[in-house]
Amino acid sequence: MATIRDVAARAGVNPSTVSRAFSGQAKISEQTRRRIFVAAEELNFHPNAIARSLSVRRTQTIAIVVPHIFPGYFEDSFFPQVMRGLLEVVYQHGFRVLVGGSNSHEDNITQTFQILGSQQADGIVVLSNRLDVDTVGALRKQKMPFVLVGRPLAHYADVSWVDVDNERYTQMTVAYLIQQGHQRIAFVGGDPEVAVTHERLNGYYAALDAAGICRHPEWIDYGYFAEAGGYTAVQRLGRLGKAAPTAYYAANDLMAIGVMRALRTMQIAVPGEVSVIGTNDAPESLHVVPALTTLRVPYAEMAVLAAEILITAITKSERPSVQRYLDCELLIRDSTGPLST
Amino acid sequence: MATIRDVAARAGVNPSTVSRAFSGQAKISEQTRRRIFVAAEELNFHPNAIARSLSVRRTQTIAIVVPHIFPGYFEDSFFPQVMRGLLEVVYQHGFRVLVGGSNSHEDNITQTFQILGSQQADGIVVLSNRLDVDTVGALRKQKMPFVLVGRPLAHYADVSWVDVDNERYTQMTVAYLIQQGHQRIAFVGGDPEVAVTHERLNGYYAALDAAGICRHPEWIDYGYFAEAGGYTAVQRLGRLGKAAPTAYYAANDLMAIGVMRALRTMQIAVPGEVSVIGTNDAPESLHVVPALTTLRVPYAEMAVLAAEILITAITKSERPSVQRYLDCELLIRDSTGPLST
DNA sequence: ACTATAATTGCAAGCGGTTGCATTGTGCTT
DNA sequence: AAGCACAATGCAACCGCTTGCAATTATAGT
Repeated sequence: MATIRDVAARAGVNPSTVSRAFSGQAKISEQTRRRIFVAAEELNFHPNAIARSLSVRRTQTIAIVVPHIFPGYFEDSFFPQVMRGLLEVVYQHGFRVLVGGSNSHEDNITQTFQILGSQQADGIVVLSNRLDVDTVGALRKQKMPFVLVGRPLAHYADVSWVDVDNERYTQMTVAYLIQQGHQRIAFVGGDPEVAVTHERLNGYYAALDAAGICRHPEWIDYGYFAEAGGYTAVQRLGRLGKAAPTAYYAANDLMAIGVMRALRTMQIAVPGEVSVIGTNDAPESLHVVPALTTLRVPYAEMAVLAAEILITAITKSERPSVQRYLDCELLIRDSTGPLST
Repeated sequence: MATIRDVAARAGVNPSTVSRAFSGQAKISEQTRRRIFVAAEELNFHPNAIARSLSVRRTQTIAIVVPHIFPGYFEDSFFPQVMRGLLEVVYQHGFRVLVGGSNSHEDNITQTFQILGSQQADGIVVLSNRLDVDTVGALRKQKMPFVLVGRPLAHYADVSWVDVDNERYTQMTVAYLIQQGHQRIAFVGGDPEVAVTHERLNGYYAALDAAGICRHPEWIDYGYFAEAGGYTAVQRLGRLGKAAPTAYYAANDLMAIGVMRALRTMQIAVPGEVSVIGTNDAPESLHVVPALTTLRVPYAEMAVLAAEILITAITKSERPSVQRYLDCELLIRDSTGPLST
């Protein structure tokens, strides 16, 4: 592995000159530049990014740690969408993304801090929305820029996040169902330990309350974001007979698809007898029959924004905190309809 | 940012001792170890991974560069599956994954070599199966271990790859269709520039030839792995009237789903009138109605193997070349059936 | 108590670039 | 021809951690 000194020796110049030639910034006479480049070429020299990082204290890398906190995590469209947004931005700025894997919430936090502490990245996007107060507090103490995808529960004026207003949009979604005449509406949430689940549940309640519909604990179920979770929710709720829900709101499309599958096996027509709404606008939501009405959450855009915030903070080394809600969109397709009488 | 020297000063020892204390390898008296750790704690010291990497010439990172060579790349299950496999292995060995993004085949190669040359990773998994001979040749010259996901066209005894025998399994899949009585079978390929597309086409031809069915150029179409590609293929082929295919083989599930959507709009029953087979066993293949018969390609397992090969090469610094075909599985579900007479 | 040997710890030279400052070289001005 | 500004290089000290080897204990053997 040729170093900058080897090249310098061969080109008969000082290492610093080689460094300057490669940085492209400094002014180097055309002649020596050429000499250096041929020497580099002959030696098959490539600047060592690690050494450079150590010297300039910049890695041109942003990190993300991915929790496989539930099986099927990679079946969902969340991760690929976030990755897509990140890569898109990162690519344009000559950055890379460093991905850490983990299996549990704890490992997730551990890895996050390991990356933070060890300076392997210039910034980090933090996914886990289960982060408790202390973690965010700890994150703030480090000087490494970070942005949360999913806002923290407590309010911090100085932490950046991007999110959607889950409560508001869930309320809107459920209100749509109510407007279609539905009264008995099931809520199939994800993991109850996750912040977003609470926010959605609150939105759901808000919609019921606004319409003067009594909350009914039996209508609440948690499918942990898995297709099977949606399926079993229907199995349980279907037994309620004439008290069974006539509409289902599911916190992701996978569960909504599970709901539809269960209804199909029970010979219940969608949307004829029961309406179903999912969340996220996963690719399959469009391919399923009937096409799933879904609340589109712009995860890729959130990731884009997160990456942009981070890269701005890094390159301009200014650190304005950005807290931003993006808009969701209710995509009304074929799995919902008016209550049949 | 506290350094090892700060800790050393505070603990009253030499920096090298601190280094040893943190490495865990060397023998340090319990007493000084404790002193060092409290000092480190007080200073909120975390070893700098970059500096360590520079010194030990190891980054504990494997790289992958993701081409967005076609729109919808992130809609397909290929990328998330590969990522899942990678993260799983990588996590267990304390490695991370460095992801580069790119937009074109050229950028992809550029980034790959940039990462290779700049020593930002200890190994790299190379996805693009369009890599031509020269590129693989160039890869071999570097000393950085790499493994291809998807075997190269030319034979190299010393390059590692993992793949499935696309030709053989496509032949098997098409043979299944023939066995069901189909004769007019359409082939909806991905990007014709991609190696795997040729392999599959060959398998398709092999199956026809073996059954003595004439090859028919009109039956061949390329959908570039997009749902819409499958849809338009049917639009074109459906016009053939009684010469229209009675079965479709699509090179991924997205296109197969597009095929089914087109057939649905044309009121053609699946599998009653026409059979459809996809490839990959994407999550949605199971959720679509009728459930898609598909050739499962074990991408996650391929990635696992690739990561393992890489990490072994890195940690044992032995570099046996592993070339391995994994098995596919034809999952017969509800989108295929016997030819209706 | 006094070596011989083993266990700890210190020293210093890296790992491969970067960069502020000093030095040399070139072209102009007067 | 001397003086000066400015462009192009060279010098050397980092960035923060590792590690072979030397020096300094601590432990053991007699």
